[in-house]
Amino acid sequence: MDKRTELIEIATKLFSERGFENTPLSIVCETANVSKGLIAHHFKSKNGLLREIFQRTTDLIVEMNTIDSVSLSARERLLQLLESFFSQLQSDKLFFQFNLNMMVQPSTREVLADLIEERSSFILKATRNIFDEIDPENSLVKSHLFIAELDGIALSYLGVYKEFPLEQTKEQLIMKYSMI
Amino acid sequence: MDKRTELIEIATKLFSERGFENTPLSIVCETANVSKGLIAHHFKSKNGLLREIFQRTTDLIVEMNTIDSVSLSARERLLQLLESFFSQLQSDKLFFQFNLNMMVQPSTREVLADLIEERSSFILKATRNIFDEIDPENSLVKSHLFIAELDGIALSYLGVYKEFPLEQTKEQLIMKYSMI
DNA sequence: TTACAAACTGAACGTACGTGCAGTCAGTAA
DNA sequence: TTACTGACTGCACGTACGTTCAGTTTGTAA
Repeated sequence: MDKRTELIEIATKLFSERGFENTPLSIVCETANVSKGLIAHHFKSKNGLLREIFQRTTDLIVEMNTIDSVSLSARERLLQLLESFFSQLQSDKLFFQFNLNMMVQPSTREVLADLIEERSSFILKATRNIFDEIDPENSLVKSHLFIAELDGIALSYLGVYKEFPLEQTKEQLIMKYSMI
Repeated sequence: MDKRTELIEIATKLFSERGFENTPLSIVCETANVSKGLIAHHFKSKNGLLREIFQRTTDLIVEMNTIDSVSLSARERLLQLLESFFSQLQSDKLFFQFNLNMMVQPSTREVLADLIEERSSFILKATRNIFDEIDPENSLVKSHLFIAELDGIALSYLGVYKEFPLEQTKEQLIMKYSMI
Protein backbone atom coordinates (compact mmCIF):
# COMPACT_ATOMS: atom_id res chain seq x y z
CA MET A 1 0.00 0.00 0.00
CA ASP A 2 0.89 3.61 -0.52
CA LYS A 3 2.94 4.81 2.45
CA ARG A 4 0.92 8.00 2.54
CA THR A 5 -2.46 6.37 2.98
CA GLU A 6 -0.91 3.80 5.29
CA LEU A 7 0.27 6.64 7.50
CA ILE A 8 -3.20 8.14 7.50
CA GLU A 9 -4.81 4.88 8.51
CA ILE A 10 -2.33 4.18 11.26
CA ALA A 11 -2.48 7.71 12.62
CA THR A 12 -6.28 7.63 12.57
CA LYS A 13 -6.27 4.52 14.70
CA LEU A 14 -3.68 5.84 17.13
CA PHE A 15 -5.21 9.28 17.46
CA SER A 16 -8.58 7.65 18.14
CA GLU A 17 -7.29 5.27 20.74
CA ARG A 18 -4.90 7.56 22.55
CA GLY A 19 -6.03 11.06 21.68
CA PHE A 20 -4.15 13.50 19.49
CA GLU A 21 -2.07 15.25 22.12
CA ASN A 22 -1.10 11.99 23.71
CA THR A 23 0.18 10.41 20.51
CA PRO A 24 3.71 11.51 19.66
CA LEU A 25 4.78 11.24 16.06
CA SER A 26 7.50 8.85 17.15
CA ILE A 27 4.86 6.22 17.88
CA VAL A 28 3.12 6.81 14.58
CA CYS A 29 6.42 6.42 12.77
CA GLU A 30 7.38 3.34 14.73
CA THR A 31 4.07 1.67 13.92
CA ALA A 32 4.29 2.57 10.27
CA ASN A 33 8.02 1.89 9.97
CA VAL A 34 8.85 5.24 8.51
CA SER A 35 10.95 8.18 9.59
CA LYS A 36 9.63 11.39 11.08
CA GLY A 37 10.84 13.22 8.03
CA LEU A 38 8.34 11.44 5.84
CA ILE A 39 5.41 12.84 7.78
CA ALA A 40 6.81 16.33 7.35
CA HIS A 41 7.23 15.60 3.68
CA HIS A 42 3.66 14.45 3.08
CA PHE A 43 1.69 16.49 5.61
CA LYS A 44 3.96 19.38 6.49
CA SER A 45 3.28 18.98 10.24
CA LYS A 46 1.44 16.96 12.84
CA ASN A 47 -1.48 19.37 12.58
CA GLY A 48 -1.45 18.92 8.83
CA LEU A 49 -1.80 15.19 9.27
CA LEU A 50 -4.69 15.72 11.67
CA ARG A 51 -6.52 18.02 9.32
CA GLU A 52 -6.24 15.57 6.46
CA ILE A 53 -7.59 12.76 8.63
CA PHE A 54 -10.49 14.86 9.84
CA GLN A 55 -11.34 15.92 6.31
CA ARG A 56 -11.44 12.29 5.25
CA THR A 57 -13.88 11.36 7.96
CA THR A 58 -16.03 14.29 6.91
CA ASP A 59 -16.02 13.01 3.35
CA LEU A 60 -17.17 9.66 4.67
CA ILE A 61 -20.03 11.25 6.57
CA VAL A 62 -21.11 13.29 3.60
CA GLU A 63 -21.04 10.20 1.45
CA MET A 64 -23.14 8.23 3.93
CA ASN A 65 -25.75 10.98 3.96
CA THR A 66 -26.13 11.53 0.25
CA ILE A 67 -26.28 8.18 -1.47
CA ASP A 68 -29.88 7.41 -0.72
CA SER A 69 -31.72 10.68 -0.43
CA VAL A 70 -33.80 10.00 -3.51
CA SER A 71 -37.40 8.92 -3.77
CA LEU A 72 -37.88 8.00 -0.13
CA SER A 73 -40.32 9.56 2.29
CA ALA A 74 -39.00 11.62 5.16
CA ARG A 75 -39.85 8.95 7.70
CA GLU A 76 -38.12 6.29 5.66
CA ARG A 77 -35.00 8.39 5.33
CA LEU A 78 -35.02 9.03 9.05
CA LEU A 79 -35.21 5.34 9.84
CA GLN A 80 -32.50 4.58 7.36
CA LEU A 81 -30.33 7.21 9.00
CA LEU A 82 -30.91 5.57 12.37
CA GLU A 83 -30.01 2.17 10.95
CA SER A 84 -26.76 3.38 9.49
CA PHE A 85 -25.90 5.27 12.65
CA PHE A 86 -26.30 2.26 14.90
CA SER A 87 -24.56 -0.14 12.57
CA GLN A 88 -21.67 2.25 12.21
CA LEU A 89 -21.55 2.72 15.98
CA GLN A 90 -21.29 -1.02 16.52
CA SER A 91 -18.82 -1.74 13.80
CA ASP A 92 -16.48 1.20 14.20
CA LYS A 93 -16.24 2.57 17.70
CA LEU A 94 -12.96 4.25 16.91
CA PHE A 95 -14.62 6.40 14.27
CA PHE A 96 -16.85 7.98 16.89
CA GLN A 97 -14.15 8.07 19.49
CA PHE A 98 -12.02 10.07 17.11
CA ASN A 99 -14.71 12.54 16.17
CA LEU A 100 -15.90 13.16 19.71
CA ASN A 101 -12.32 13.70 20.73
CA MET A 102 -11.70 16.30 18.07
CA MET A 103 -14.93 18.15 18.84
CA VAL A 104 -14.43 18.33 22.58
CA GLN A 105 -10.74 18.93 23.05
CA PRO A 106 -10.09 22.69 22.86
CA SER A 107 -6.70 22.43 21.22
CA THR A 108 -7.86 20.22 18.35
CA ARG A 109 -11.04 22.21 17.99
CA GLU A 110 -8.94 25.24 17.28
CA VAL A 111 -6.83 23.51 14.67
CA LEU A 112 -9.92 22.10 12.96
CA ALA A 113 -12.30 25.02 13.50
CA ASP A 114 -13.11 25.64 9.84
CA LEU A 115 -13.48 21.95 9.02
CA ILE A 116 -15.73 21.35 12.02
CA GLU A 117 -17.90 24.28 11.05
CA GLU A 118 -18.19 22.97 7.53
CA ARG A 119 -19.07 19.48 8.64
CA SER A 120 -21.60 20.36 11.29
CA SER A 121 -23.48 22.75 9.08
CA PHE A 122 -23.70 20.03 6.48
CA ILE A 123 -25.11 17.57 9.01
CA LEU A 124 -27.63 20.08 10.26
CA LYS A 125 -28.75 20.87 6.74
CA ALA A 126 -29.14 17.22 5.85
CA THR A 127 -31.14 16.47 8.97
CA ARG A 128 -33.27 19.53 8.54
CA ASN A 129 -34.18 18.47 5.04
CA ILE A 130 -35.90 15.51 6.58
CA PHE A 131 -37.69 17.29 9.40
CA ASP A 132 -38.87 20.03 7.08
CA GLU A 133 -41.08 17.41 5.50
CA ILE A 134 -42.38 16.17 8.82
CA ASP A 135 -42.84 19.30 10.91
CA PRO A 136 -41.70 22.45 9.10
CA GLU A 137 -42.73 24.62 12.02
CA ASN A 138 -40.25 23.04 14.42
CA SER A 139 -37.76 21.54 12.04
CA LEU A 140 -34.80 23.45 13.44
CA VAL A 141 -35.31 22.42 17.05
CA LYS A 142 -36.19 18.88 16.16
CA SER A 143 -33.13 18.51 13.99
CA HIS A 144 -30.89 19.74 16.76
CA LEU A 145 -32.55 17.45 19.24
CA PHE A 146 -32.20 14.50 16.91
CA ILE A 147 -28.51 15.13 16.35
CA ALA A 148 -27.91 15.68 20.05
CA GLU A 149 -29.69 12.46 20.87
CA LEU A 150 -27.46 10.43 18.59
CA ASP A 151 -24.30 12.16 19.76
CA GLY A 152 -25.26 11.55 23.35
CA ILE A 153 -25.85 7.87 22.68
CA ALA A 154 -22.45 7.59 21.09
CA LEU A 155 -20.92 9.32 24.08
CA SER A 156 -22.60 7.03 26.59
CA TYR A 157 -21.98 3.86 24.62
CA LEU A 158 -18.38 4.64 23.88
CA GLY A 159 -16.93 5.11 27.24
CA VAL A 160 -19.01 6.21 30.11
CA TYR A 161 -21.40 3.28 30.44
CA LYS A 162 -19.82 -0.06 29.83
CA GLU A 163 -23.22 -1.74 29.99
CA PHE A 164 -25.09 0.61 27.71
CA PRO A 165 -28.08 -1.25 26.24
CA LEU A 166 -27.49 -0.38 22.62
CA GLU A 167 -29.97 -2.79 21.07
CA GLN A 168 -32.88 -1.73 23.23
CA THR A 169 -32.06 1.92 22.75
CA LYS A 170 -32.10 1.41 19.03
CA GLU A 171 -35.50 -0.25 19.27
CA GLN A 172 -36.84 2.59 21.38
CA LEU A 173 -35.68 5.18 18.91
CA ILE A 174 -36.98 3.36 15.89
CA MET A 175 -40.36 3.00 17.60
CA LYS A 176 -40.39 6.65 18.50
CA TYR A 177 -39.53 7.91 15.06
CA SER A 178 -41.81 5.48 13.29
CA MET A 179 -44.79 7.13 14.90
CA ILE A 180 -43.72 10.63 14.07
CA MET B 1 -8.19 33.09 50.07
CA ASP B 2 -6.47 29.82 50.80
CA LYS B 3 -3.78 29.25 48.19
CA ARG B 4 -4.84 25.64 47.92
CA THR B 5 -8.44 26.30 46.95
CA GLU B 6 -7.35 29.23 44.82
CA LEU B 7 -5.12 26.86 42.89
CA ILE B 8 -8.02 24.47 42.42
CA GLU B 9 -10.29 27.17 41.09
CA ILE B 10 -7.73 28.56 38.71
CA ALA B 11 -6.72 25.15 37.44
CA THR B 12 -10.36 24.18 36.92
CA LYS B 13 -10.90 27.20 34.75
CA LEU B 14 -7.71 26.69 32.76
CA PHE B 15 -8.20 22.96 32.27
CA SER B 16 -11.75 23.62 31.09
CA GLU B 17 -10.79 26.31 28.63
CA ARG B 18 -7.62 24.78 27.25
CA GLY B 19 -7.87 21.11 28.04
CA PHE B 20 -5.73 19.23 30.50
CA GLU B 21 -2.89 18.16 28.25
CA ASN B 22 -2.64 21.58 26.74
CA THR B 23 -2.31 23.40 30.06
CA PRO B 24 1.23 23.27 31.44
CA LEU B 25 1.65 23.75 35.15
CA SER B 26 3.74 26.80 34.39
CA ILE B 27 0.62 28.63 33.21
CA VAL B 28 -1.36 27.55 36.26
CA CYS B 29 1.42 28.81 38.51
CA GLU B 30 1.78 32.05 36.62
CA THR B 31 -1.93 32.76 36.92
CA ALA B 32 -2.02 31.91 40.60
CA ASN B 33 1.30 33.55 41.38
CA VAL B 34 2.81 30.51 43.03
CA SER B 35 5.73 28.25 42.31
CA LYS B 36 5.56 24.82 40.77
CA GLY B 37 6.80 23.39 44.00
CA LEU B 38 3.62 24.38 45.78
CA ILE B 39 1.50 22.27 43.49
CA ALA B 40 3.72 19.31 44.18
CA HIS B 41 3.41 20.05 47.86
CA HIS B 42 -0.38 20.17 47.91
CA PHE B 43 -1.36 17.74 45.19
CA LYS B 44 1.71 15.60 44.68
CA SER B 45 1.50 15.84 40.88
CA LYS B 46 -0.42 17.31 37.98
CA ASN B 47 -2.57 14.20 37.88
CA GLY B 48 -3.22 14.58 41.59
CA LEU B 49 -4.51 18.09 41.00
CA LEU B 50 -6.75 16.82 38.23
CA ARG B 51 -8.20 14.06 40.36
CA GLU B 52 -9.03 16.45 43.16
CA ILE B 53 -10.77 18.80 40.76
CA PHE B 54 -12.77 16.01 39.19
CA GLN B 55 -13.79 14.68 42.58
CA ARG B 56 -15.05 18.12 43.54
CA THR B 57 -17.24 18.40 40.48
CA THR B 58 -18.61 14.96 41.29
CA ASP B 59 -19.47 16.12 44.79
CA LEU B 60 -21.31 19.03 43.24
CA ILE B 61 -23.30 16.74 40.97
CA VAL B 62 -24.20 14.43 43.83
CA GLU B 63 -25.30 17.38 45.89
CA MET B 64 -27.49 18.72 43.08
CA ASN B 65 -29.19 15.36 42.75
CA THR B 66 -29.92 14.65 46.37
CA ILE B 67 -31.26 17.79 47.99
CA ASP B 68 -34.78 17.54 46.73
CA SER B 69 -35.58 13.89 46.25
CA VAL B 70 -38.16 13.88 49.00
CA SER B 71 -41.93 13.95 48.74
CA LEU B 72 -42.13 14.76 45.05
CA SER B 73 -43.67 12.64 42.35
CA ALA B 74 -41.42 11.08 39.74
CA ARG B 75 -42.64 13.43 37.06
CA GLU B 76 -42.01 16.45 39.25
CA ARG B 77 -38.50 15.30 40.05
CA LEU B 78 -37.83 14.74 36.38
CA LEU B 79 -38.92 18.25 35.49
CA GLN B 80 -36.90 19.68 38.33
CA LEU B 81 -33.88 17.80 37.05
CA LEU B 82 -34.40 19.28 33.60
CA GLU B 83 -34.69 22.76 35.06
CA SER B 84 -31.47 22.51 37.01
CA PHE B 85 -29.68 20.97 34.03
CA PHE B 86 -30.58 23.79 31.69
CA SER B 87 -29.92 26.54 34.18
CA GLN B 88 -26.55 25.04 34.99
CA LEU B 89 -25.79 24.69 31.29
CA GLN B 90 -26.49 28.36 30.70
CA SER B 91 -24.72 29.70 33.75
CA ASP B 92 -21.62 27.55 33.74
CA LYS B 93 -20.52 26.35 30.35
CA LEU B 94 -17.04 25.63 31.63
CA PHE B 95 -18.40 23.06 34.04
CA PHE B 96 -19.73 20.98 31.17
CA GLN B 97 -16.75 21.69 28.98
CA PHE B 98 -14.52 20.31 31.69
CA ASN B 99 -16.53 17.18 32.27
CA LEU B 100 -16.99 16.33 28.63
CA ASN B 101 -13.30 16.82 28.14
CA MET B 102 -12.36 14.43 30.89
CA MET B 103 -14.80 11.77 29.72
CA VAL B 104 -13.76 11.83 26.10
CA GLN B 105 -10.01 12.29 26.17
CA PRO B 106 -8.40 8.84 26.52
CA SER B 107 -5.48 9.99 28.62
CA THR B 108 -7.59 11.73 31.25
CA ARG B 109 -10.12 8.94 31.20
CA GLU B 110 -7.38 6.60 32.25
CA VAL B 111 -6.23 8.79 35.10
CA LEU B 112 -9.79 9.26 36.34
CA ALA B 113 -11.16 5.82 35.53
CA ASP B 114 -12.29 4.92 39.05
CA LEU B 115 -13.79 8.34 39.72
CA ILE B 116 -15.65 8.35 36.41
CA GLU B 117 -17.04 4.91 37.11
CA GLU B 118 -18.18 6.02 40.54
CA ARG B 119 -19.83 9.16 39.25
CA SER B 120 -21.60 7.66 36.28
CA SER B 121 -23.02 4.79 38.25
CA PHE B 122 -24.38 7.30 40.74
CA ILE B 123 -26.04 9.31 38.00
CA LEU B 124 -27.55 6.22 36.44
CA LYS B 125 -28.90 5.07 39.77
CA ALA B 126 -30.42 8.46 40.56
CA THR B 127 -32.08 8.68 37.16
CA ARG B 128 -33.31 5.14 37.34
CA ASN B 129 -34.97 5.82 40.66
CA ILE B 130 -37.21 8.22 38.83
CA PHE B 131 -38.01 6.07 35.82
CA ASP B 132 -38.70 3.07 38.01
CA GLU B 133 -41.75 4.94 39.21
CA ILE B 134 -42.85 5.83 35.71
CA ASP B 135 -42.13 2.75 33.65
CA PRO B 136 -40.42 -0.01 35.66
CA GLU B 137 -40.39 -2.32 32.67
CA ASN B 138 -38.12 -0.06 30.60
CA SER B 139 -36.52 2.05 33.28
CA LEU B 140 -32.98 1.07 32.36
CA VAL B 141 -33.24 1.96 28.69
CA LYS B 142 -35.20 5.11 29.38
CA SER B 143 -32.69 6.29 31.95
CA HIS B 144 -29.83 5.77 29.55
CA LEU B 145 -31.70 7.54 26.81
CA PHE B 146 -32.50 10.44 29.10
CA ILE B 147 -28.90 10.85 30.19
CA ALA B 148 -27.66 10.56 26.64
CA GLU B 149 -30.13 13.17 25.50
CA LEU B 150 -28.89 15.71 28.03
CA ASP B 151 -25.24 14.94 27.36
CA GLY B 152 -25.82 15.33 23.67
CA ILE B 153 -27.49 18.68 24.16
CA ALA B 154 -24.56 19.88 26.22
CA LEU B 155 -22.22 18.69 23.50
CA SER B 156 -24.10 20.48 20.74
CA TYR B 157 -24.65 23.65 22.71
CA LEU B 158 -21.12 23.88 23.96
CA GLY B 159 -19.13 23.91 20.86
CA VAL B 160 -20.39 22.35 17.74
CA TYR B 161 -23.43 24.48 17.01
CA LYS B 162 -22.96 28.14 17.77
CA GLU B 163 -26.63 28.80 17.10
CA PHE B 164 -28.06 25.97 19.12
CA PRO B 165 -31.64 26.91 20.13
CA LEU B 166 -31.34 26.17 23.82
CA GLU B 167 -34.60 27.77 24.95
CA GLN B 168 -36.77 25.98 22.44
CA THR B 169 -35.04 22.70 23.10
CA LYS B 170 -35.76 23.09 26.76
CA GLU B 171 -39.42 23.74 26.01
CA GLN B 172 -39.60 20.68 23.78
CA LEU B 173 -38.12 18.46 26.44
CA ILE B 174 -40.31 19.79 29.22
CA MET B 175 -43.34 19.23 27.05
CA LYS B 176 -42.26 15.72 26.20
CA TYR B 177 -41.55 14.69 29.78
CA SER B 178 -44.66 16.35 31.15
CA MET B 179 -46.81 13.98 29.18
CA ILE B 180 -44.94 10.90 30.24
C1' DT C 1 22.06 7.08 -19.74
C1' DT C 2 21.11 11.36 -18.11
C1' DA C 3 18.43 14.40 -15.53
C1' DC C 4 15.08 15.71 -12.47
C1' DA C 5 11.40 15.19 -9.04
C1' DA C 6 9.35 12.89 -5.49
C1' DA C 7 9.76 9.53 -1.68
C1' DC C 8 12.24 8.76 2.18
C1' DT C 9 16.01 8.54 5.98
C1' DG C 10 18.58 9.85 10.10
C1' DA C 11 20.40 12.83 13.02
C1' DA C 12 20.49 17.00 15.30
C1' DC C 13 18.24 21.10 17.33
C1' DG C 14 15.57 23.66 20.30
C1' DT C 15 12.47 23.87 23.64
C1' DA C 16 8.68 22.96 26.59
C1' DC C 17 7.31 20.53 30.50
C1' DG C 18 6.77 17.59 34.86
C1' DT C 19 9.27 16.32 38.81
C1' DG C 20 12.56 16.49 42.57
C1' DC C 21 14.99 18.81 45.96
C1' DA C 22 17.58 21.81 48.92
C1' DG C 23 16.51 25.50 51.33
C1' DT C 24 13.80 29.80 53.27
C1' DC C 25 10.16 31.61 55.98
C1' DA C 26 6.16 31.89 59.12
C1' DG C 27 3.58 30.04 62.73
C1' DT C 28 3.21 27.53 67.05
C1' DA C 29 3.90 24.68 71.01
C1' DA C 30 7.08 23.82 74.96
C1' DT D 1 14.43 30.97 72.99
C1' DT D 2 14.35 26.49 70.94
C1' DA D 3 12.50 23.03 68.21
C1' DC D 4 9.38 21.44 65.01
C1' DT D 5 6.00 21.56 61.18
C1' DG D 6 3.88 22.87 57.10
C1' DA D 7 3.63 26.44 53.42
C1' DC D 8 6.27 27.92 49.86
C1' DT D 9 10.26 29.24 46.53
C1' DG D 10 13.41 28.65 42.76
C1' DC D 11 16.38 26.18 40.27
C1' DA D 12 18.05 22.44 37.80
C1' DC D 13 17.57 17.86 35.89
C1' DG D 14 15.99 14.76 32.57
C1' DT D 15 13.52 13.83 28.85
C1' DA D 16 10.03 13.72 25.46
C1' DC D 17 8.60 15.76 21.34
C1' DG D 18 7.88 18.52 16.88
C1' DT D 19 10.51 20.45 13.39
C1' DT D 20 14.28 21.07 10.21
C1' DC D 21 17.47 19.79 6.86
C1' DA D 22 21.15 17.80 4.32
C1' DG D 23 21.59 13.94 2.01
C1' DT D 24 20.20 9.15 -0.21
C1' DT D 25 17.30 6.25 -2.88
C1' DT D 26 13.63 5.30 -6.19
C1' DG D 27 10.84 6.17 -10.08
C1' DT D 28 10.26 8.10 -14.57
C1' DA D 29 10.42 10.91 -18.68
C1' DA D 30 13.52 12.44 -22.45
